[in-house]
Amino acid sequence: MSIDWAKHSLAVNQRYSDSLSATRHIRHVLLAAITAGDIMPGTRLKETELGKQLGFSRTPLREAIAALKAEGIIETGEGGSLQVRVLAYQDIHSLYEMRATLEGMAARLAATGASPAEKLFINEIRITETQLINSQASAAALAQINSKFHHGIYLASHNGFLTEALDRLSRTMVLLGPTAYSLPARIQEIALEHDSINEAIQAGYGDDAEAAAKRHLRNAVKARLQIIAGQQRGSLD
Amino acid sequence: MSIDWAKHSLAVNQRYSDSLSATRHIRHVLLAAITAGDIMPGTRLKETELGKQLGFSRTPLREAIAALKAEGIIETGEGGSLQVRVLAYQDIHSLYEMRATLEGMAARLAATGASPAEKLFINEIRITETQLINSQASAAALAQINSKFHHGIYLASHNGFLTEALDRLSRTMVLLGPTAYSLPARIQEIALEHDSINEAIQAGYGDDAEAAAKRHLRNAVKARLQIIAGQQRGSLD
DNA sequence: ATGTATACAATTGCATACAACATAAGGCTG
DNA sequence: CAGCCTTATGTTGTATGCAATTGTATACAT
Repeated sequence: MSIDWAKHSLAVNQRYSDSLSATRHIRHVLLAAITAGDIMPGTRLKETELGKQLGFSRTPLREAIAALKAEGIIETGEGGSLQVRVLAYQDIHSLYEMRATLEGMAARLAATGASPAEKLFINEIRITETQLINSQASAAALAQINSKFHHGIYLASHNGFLTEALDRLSRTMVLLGPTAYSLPARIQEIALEHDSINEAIQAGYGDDAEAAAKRHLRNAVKARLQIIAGQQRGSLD
Repeated sequence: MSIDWAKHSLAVNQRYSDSLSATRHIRHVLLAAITAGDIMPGTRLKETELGKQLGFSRTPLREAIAALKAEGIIETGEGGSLQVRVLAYQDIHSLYEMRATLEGMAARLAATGASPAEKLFINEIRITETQLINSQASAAALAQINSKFHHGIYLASHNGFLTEALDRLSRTMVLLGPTAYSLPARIQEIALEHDSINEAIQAGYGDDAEAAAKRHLRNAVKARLQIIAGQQRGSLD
């Protein structure tokens, strides 16, 4: 059973209009495949096999893998074999703890330092999200607009390192599996929590924005644990 | 004029007893050279030249560079040429803003969650630091014990992602040049600030530890600006 | 029957070779 | 003499091939 690489490859080429080096192309395709759940954590990756399937030689493939290893998405198991990183249970808490702090920081900075245009932009994303929820949009569509909302706040913080760190955390989070939008009950809660964050940012209340963002993340980890409990199967070990 | 790669190479081999793959070895050597100031930000790196000097082929070299690019230490200039990342003035503030938040978080977690052994360990580092300062140790030695103190707190946070993020920030900070230990007046201040952080951690006061760490970083950025002002020369552009 | 040792297969790590591209210099033309 | 085009050189990107290490299977001994 093989993976539909062409789909991810096409998606990447659409975004970047074919103008990526093989190394960067492969990096994005691998990330897309992992995000889509086509490659699960723990899956062993064989360079020769991947190279043949993707249509590239091992050299750019290895460079892409080197970058993903530096990001903690791929790890070398015992004996140097490659595999998608498997997060431990404790890692979930650590990840959300980090995100709570950084999202809180971003929300505070956005509230106190974002330009009027940026605040309007964030507000519009929030409005679009409400419309999507009311029109019963798909979980994928909701996850995408959610991503836009958060990313808009990152950028409005005017701190490149913060934005990068949060993006990196988001990429790591795909290793946890499906998003919280698979829980219908959570969708309405998310909308409310986004509202409090947005309102605090629009009003320029840094303390409130930080607190709202932290509350949002605390609830998110609760929802995540619920999803994981539902997925619970016997370990293969 | 060439760089003394043998020195850095030896230091790396000492730490890891020769058992590193070429890729990882090169990565550490390059980081050491940048940290030592042997390669300044903006320096163009040529693969063939570096490979010949280090005694490795371009393949592992490129993999090491791919990892450093993913970390933001090396960037590709126009035309695909490689160079050590040059930080903008605004980046300094962003970097310290991030560190203040993350160090504050680490100090809080260390105060509330570190084991007794970890707290003792941190305290001992603090004592050693005092002795070094009193014995007029070199700036390099002080920078090293300072690094140990902070790193001890990172680890005591019991959050791997936080530790990693702070380590990454530290690696990025070497792009800013010499440490604050080149300012004699700052050394005593650092000792006092470390003391307040340490005391709050030992006492288990999370709020105090976070506040002390943030104060420490606010003062650090002030010192950093002073150093940069002292280095101010005519621009080369 | 189980544990161990040895041989073989497969995969990763590294080096070399080639191709494509950007850059800079030099000559030619207006 | 200036500007542009051409060419030559150097650097990055990619492919292939080889060596070394690791995992695995089979056979043998206890």
